[in-house]
Amino acid sequence: MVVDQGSAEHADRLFHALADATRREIVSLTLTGEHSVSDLARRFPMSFAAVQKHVAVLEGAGLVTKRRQGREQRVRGNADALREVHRLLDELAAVWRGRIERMAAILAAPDPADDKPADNERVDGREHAHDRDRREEGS
Amino acid sequence: MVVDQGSAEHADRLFHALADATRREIVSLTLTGEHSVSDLARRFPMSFAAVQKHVAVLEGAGLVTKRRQGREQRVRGNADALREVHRLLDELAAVWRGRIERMAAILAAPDPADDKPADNERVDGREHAHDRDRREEGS
DNA sequence: CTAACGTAAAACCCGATGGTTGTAGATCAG
DNA sequence: CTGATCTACAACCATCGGGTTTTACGTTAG
Repeated sequence: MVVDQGSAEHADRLFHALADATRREIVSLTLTGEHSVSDLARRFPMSFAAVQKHVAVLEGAGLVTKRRQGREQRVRGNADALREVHRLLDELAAVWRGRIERMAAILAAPDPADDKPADNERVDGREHAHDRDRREEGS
Repeated sequence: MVVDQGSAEHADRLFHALADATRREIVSLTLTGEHSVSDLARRFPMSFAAVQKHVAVLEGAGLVTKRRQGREQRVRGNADALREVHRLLDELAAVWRGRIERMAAILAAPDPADDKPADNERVDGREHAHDRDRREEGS
């Protein structure tokens, strides 16, 4: 079951959403308190629609939520999502800390035939190369 | 204009580099042990050049380093960069954790050098730049 | 020397992103 | 009702990102 590629996509969305200074600032602002979208838009040197898109990206990643109040849409940061990113980083670091076989499962490896490197180091990847496309470099 | 585009760009690069499952796996692999680029390339269902680009992105973000050994280029993960991401997240979360006025001061102050918050825990002595970019404030 | 390997870099494709403007629907103020 | 605001959404454009292939170069092996 390829370790649930959904979680990989979720991680992609989280990190991608954070890979923009404007969006990080929006997260910071909305963690402090609720702000309407137009309120946020006034703070940034770009159009309302642009900020709207940024909020949509953040919402898609679960980093903020919107709740309607009258004609305003108030944006609120989601601290749990930040904790989730923390956890993802810890998973990455766990490998380096020494839990290699555990990470192989946790990491969103798109490889079904992933081998568990019981060896101390130097995981040799050739033996499972049969599963993926074997490209011959004849030229 | 944007005061700290340097650190913002660095954060952009870090998060962007992590916003890809292949790259996260490369980080994981190279934190475990050194691998040559072609070694890594054999593990992923894509061309060598594609993996090479991924490694370049990671290197640009400081998440891995390369050291040449003969004709091979060995890639090694950099755990410090992961800690840096951790710290960036903590900065974001610090707002929500209750230092709202503190963040407001940081956001508003052009010179945050005078006051330092008692840093919570394992903030290793890496250079910190938590002055956010100041854009124009609406009213 | 010659062949194979590992790497680098260029040229190219195509979909995604980030920005713009414009239009339209709701909602609140007078 | 009329007008101002807030929001949503579509169309459009430029650039970037991730992938491919191809070519070239340095290094190791035979």
